[in-house]
Amino acid sequence: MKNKVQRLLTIRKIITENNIGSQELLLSILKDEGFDLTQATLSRDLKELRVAKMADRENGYIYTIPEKTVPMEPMQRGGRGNFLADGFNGIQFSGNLAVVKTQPGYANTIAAIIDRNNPFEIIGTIAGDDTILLILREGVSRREVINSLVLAMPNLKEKIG
Amino acid sequence: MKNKVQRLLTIRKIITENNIGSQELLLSILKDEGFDLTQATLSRDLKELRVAKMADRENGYIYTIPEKTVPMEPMQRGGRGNFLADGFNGIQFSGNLAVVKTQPGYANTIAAIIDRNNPFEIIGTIAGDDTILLILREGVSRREVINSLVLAMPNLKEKIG
DNA sequence: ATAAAAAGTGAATAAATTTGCATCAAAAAT
DNA sequence: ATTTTTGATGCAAATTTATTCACTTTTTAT
Repeated sequence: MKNKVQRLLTIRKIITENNIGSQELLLSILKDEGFDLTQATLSRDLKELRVAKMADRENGYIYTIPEKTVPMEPMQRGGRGNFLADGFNGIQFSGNLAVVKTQPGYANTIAAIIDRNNPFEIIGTIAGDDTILLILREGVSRREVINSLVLAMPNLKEKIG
Repeated sequence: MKNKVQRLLTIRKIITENNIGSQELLLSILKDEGFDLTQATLSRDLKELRVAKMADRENGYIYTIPEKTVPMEPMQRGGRGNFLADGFNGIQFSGNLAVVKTQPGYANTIAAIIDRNNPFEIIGTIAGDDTILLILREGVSRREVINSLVLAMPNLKEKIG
């Protein structure tokens, strides 16, 4: 339990499955799960994940991940996000472009998952049958792009993390 | 004088129409609009409205109202120009590329319109389902590209001009 | 391989937000 | 017509969250 992406995924999971009211509480849960970090880092993580704090129903506050897209299939663990990672065959970079190779027929669905996650690092995708072109935001690093893909499809971590 | 309900409505309006990063900023705007209150009261108001604070796209934080799902503006009657421009959702640039986001299914038609106009600034387009990739001529400015799109679809002017 | 740049982090601190307590005003009750 | 209750609010303290600084590690460029 030591890399950042894994930590971010865990944070998202904890937040969606529990009612977390403060960073301090979240921090202690993370510690229990074996992550070693400080509140400062957690604050940065929440910022990166764009987690929001809002009032709960009747007194108290909770952290939430605002859904800004129309509900589709939930893609949390066991969902399509994981499954789809199986169709993912590789990624290569060139300048501000990345090319994702997929198994035949998977490109569109995987691209849709990426789009739905709307990662800051990727300003657009174009999918064919077994290839996706990612147009990257200027100035983002390859590592950041990969992290954003893993965030969209957790199981990708085993393949490229 | 201004009652609480009116204040809450104003707060919601300000938040949805601006990028408010702190209660202090919001407070000063409210003061400008004639509301007299303290930050403590504002905090309680935001709690009541269930306003959330989350990281902004770039840097910093903004207050949002979670059910901020942007319902697409209903299509207005008019000519075909309107029709096409309505499928246009936005454009972003990265290097010598531009990515146009469209409503699902619109990409090919809009790309065809662009191609038919054969703008000097755009040396080619590739369309998926809801995304168009524009490959730009070396040295052209983003403004020039936008202008060429408006030329192809006059009603776009209202959206991005 | 080495240098340079970027990303990640903790400790301490600053900034921002929430809340306990007291007060005041308006509504409800007696 | 008083008294009681309730809701709204300010003030200041408490709590929570964000950021600055310094440093280390990782990535990228030369």
